[in-house]
Amino acid sequence: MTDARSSGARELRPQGRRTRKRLLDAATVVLSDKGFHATRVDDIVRRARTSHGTFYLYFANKEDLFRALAVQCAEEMTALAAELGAVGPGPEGLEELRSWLERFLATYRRYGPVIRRWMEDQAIDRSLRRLGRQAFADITGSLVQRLGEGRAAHLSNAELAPAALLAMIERTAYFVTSRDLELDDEVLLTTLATVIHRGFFADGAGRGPSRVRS
Amino acid sequence: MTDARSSGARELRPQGRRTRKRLLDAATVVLSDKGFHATRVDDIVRRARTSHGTFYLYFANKEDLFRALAVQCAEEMTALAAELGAVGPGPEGLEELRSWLERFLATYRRYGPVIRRWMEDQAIDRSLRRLGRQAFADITGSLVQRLGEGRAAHLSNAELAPAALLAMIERTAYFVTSRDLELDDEVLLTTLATVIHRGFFADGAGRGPSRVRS
Amino acid sequence: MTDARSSGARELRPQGRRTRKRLLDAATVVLSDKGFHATRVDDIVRRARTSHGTFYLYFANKEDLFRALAVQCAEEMTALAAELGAVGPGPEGLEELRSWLERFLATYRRYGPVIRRWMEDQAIDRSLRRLGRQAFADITGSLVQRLGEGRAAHLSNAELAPAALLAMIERTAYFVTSRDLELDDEVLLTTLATVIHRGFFADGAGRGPSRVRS
Amino acid sequence: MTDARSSGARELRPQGRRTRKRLLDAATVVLSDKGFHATRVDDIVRRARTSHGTFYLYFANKEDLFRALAVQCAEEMTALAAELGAVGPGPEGLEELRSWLERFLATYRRYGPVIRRWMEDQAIDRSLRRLGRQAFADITGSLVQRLGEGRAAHLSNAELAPAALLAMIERTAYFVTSRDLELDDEVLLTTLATVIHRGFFADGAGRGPSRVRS
DNA sequence: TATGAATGAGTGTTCATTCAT
DNA sequence: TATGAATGAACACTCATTCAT
Repeated sequence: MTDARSSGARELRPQGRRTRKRLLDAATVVLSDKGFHATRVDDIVRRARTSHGTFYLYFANKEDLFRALAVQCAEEMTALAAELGAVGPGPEGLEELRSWLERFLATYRRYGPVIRRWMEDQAIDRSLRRLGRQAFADITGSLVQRLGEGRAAHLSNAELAPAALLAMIERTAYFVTSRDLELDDEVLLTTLATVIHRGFFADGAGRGPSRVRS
Repeated sequence: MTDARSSGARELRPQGRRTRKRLLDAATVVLSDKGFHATRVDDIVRRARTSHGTFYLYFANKEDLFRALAVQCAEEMTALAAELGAVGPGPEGLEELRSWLERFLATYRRYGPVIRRWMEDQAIDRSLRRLGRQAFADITGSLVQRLGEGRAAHLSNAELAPAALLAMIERTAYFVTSRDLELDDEVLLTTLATVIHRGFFADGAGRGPSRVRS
Repeated sequence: MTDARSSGARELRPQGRRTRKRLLDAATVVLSDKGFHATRVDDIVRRARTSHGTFYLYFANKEDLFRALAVQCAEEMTALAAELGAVGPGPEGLEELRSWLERFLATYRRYGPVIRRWMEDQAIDRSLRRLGRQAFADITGSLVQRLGEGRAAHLSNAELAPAALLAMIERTAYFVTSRDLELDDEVLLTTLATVIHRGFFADGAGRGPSRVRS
Repeated sequence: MTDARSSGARELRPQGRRTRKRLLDAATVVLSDKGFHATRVDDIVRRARTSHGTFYLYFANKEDLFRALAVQCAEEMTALAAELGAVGPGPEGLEELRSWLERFLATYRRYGPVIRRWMEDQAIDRSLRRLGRQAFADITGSLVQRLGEGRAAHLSNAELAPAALLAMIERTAYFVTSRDLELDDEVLLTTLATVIHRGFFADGAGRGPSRVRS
């Protein structure tokens, strides 16, 4: 047995690692399909073509599997945060923003349910919450810095603006991925980049560059 | 059994109306406290000082009570949507926006869980979803119109921008109400109004008016 | 729902009290039949002709039901302890002992599994253990007192002797009730009373009275 | 698969014998620690630093390992039974009893859980039960014989008295080993020997010799 | 001989909903 | 109109045992 007290505890051999990954992948899919609360362990193991027993060989419980997913997500998010370059008022700034948003969207596509759970649920355990806040802080931190560079003097509160910004990005990503809104990525990215560029970053007179293509 | 097939079906006498309201109010509180998924029928009836049997006298099921709440919320939201006046590029526009956001926040305080459920959950029934989309559409519709008036030519997609905007508003309201972010309403409203005014509405040269006070 | 956090928590109406009693009675029987570890909630509810849901209406969990039984048992045991009168060296002493043992046996017949769990299991929660020790202490306390009166000077350790005595009584009762030994109560009671009378109580010369009848 | 149908079936090479012993020793420890019902195969193999697969190479199942332990225990018990010499009414008799009890206690320390399972559990298989009864009979048989020699005429039932006696010894040993009672072996052995000597063996007038030292 | 991985029947518990009074 | 009691399908999790290497 040697049950999995914590998700990363045991050293695994190749086969074990494969099975664990199968479970994580299956969970990713099922979570995207049905959302966190409607996801059953049974759904996951069926999709991973394995058994309940096996599930608990790799994860202490449902929450633990979720935590493992959250850790992955947090890592990618933190990496992503570091990638946002300077966002100047000109078209290069807009483009920088846009390409960053594109990568954000890709990550969101994979980890949507995890991210949403971070942002939504009140019944979430401490460590998970911390994890989410950290990823959140990493990203807003990057945004704060970039905003600071742009001397966006109209943003008085250093915390709120990036939070609002991230909220907008996250929700919009959600709308697109959940198909509530029917539009392709191009339009989304361009519009979002423009709005953000104008609303949060660009300062001063010249506004022409922010005009959109598509 | 005389069970309540649908929430609004039966004509109620004064006492019945009172009991029904007690249940709705209790639900509002419990939902805010524990969130949708953690809310049990038992929590609601206990807080309403009534019984399970009584609950099902007024609502066909848990979802039905939620629907009743959603109807109330949708009505208020629709009314709210109609209240947004013209948002010009000047300081009056900013102020108009700000005061509207203030009323939105008040509504959000009461109906947060309902609104969030509209925006989040995939396991939600058709009619409820429709209701949410209608309220959503009403508001974005108003925003669209106001944006149109402002000739915000940089917003190419007529649907996306208001959606993103609403998303930002909703999430930010959530942050404030859930105390994830510690800031008072003043700061929130001012910053949000400014960002929106600049990012979505104002067009052209003059930017001075959007500068923030607090 | 109003789930039963603790066994005695809720005020029950007649019907509820009846059902609760049915469950306790059923549990008593099943426990006697299969022993603690082999007893399933399902066994209990089936015998009580009720459902799993109902079980958890009256008891927080399996252990809680067991605790309720233990409380009953402890009460009877404490009462029993108080009933043991003076045990003189003569035949009246022997008879006193015998009739007390008879009552002990009756109680044991009903609560055997509870008592055994007290004496056996290492995986038992604190409060239950305390309860068992208290009942145990009450009885050995009575025995200690009676032993003291008899000036059984050969018993050096005040704690050990009554413990050993109680152990013998308990185990012997177990043998009889579990039919490992085939003998009727008469023989058991007489022999046990005699052995105890001689071994623990009587002091001095005259031994004749302790001779057995059956 | 070459699985072990019965514990003693296969001829083992030195390494195999070593592994098997490691498992038995580990089981002894774990059983003492957690008791029979709480002991998991996993606990045993982990302590024996081996694997589940290996466990089933040497034992057909959990019960089979337990049976192996029981066999060992039964052998020692039978040997022990044969060692009890004549128990006269004088101080030599008392001493004989005492030293025998000392050896019993030592055995109990090692095989407590096995012995307890014999005496307790209703969910026990036939062969195991037989084994236990045999060991039990061996010991009570010795006691019977010694009692007979002492012409303890007050003990009418030939079976009951030794059973009660053994029960007392076993339980008391349990109390000491499980630390429910805090006392050292000296006191235990002396008191127990005295009580037994008086209650079961000695007959006639002279009682002085049974008086205790410690 | 050894092992880590896999299995799945079994069990306790929850909770929306219905029933009887 | 009100209520406490009853229900049972659903679900998470355990663990002895078997399999593949």
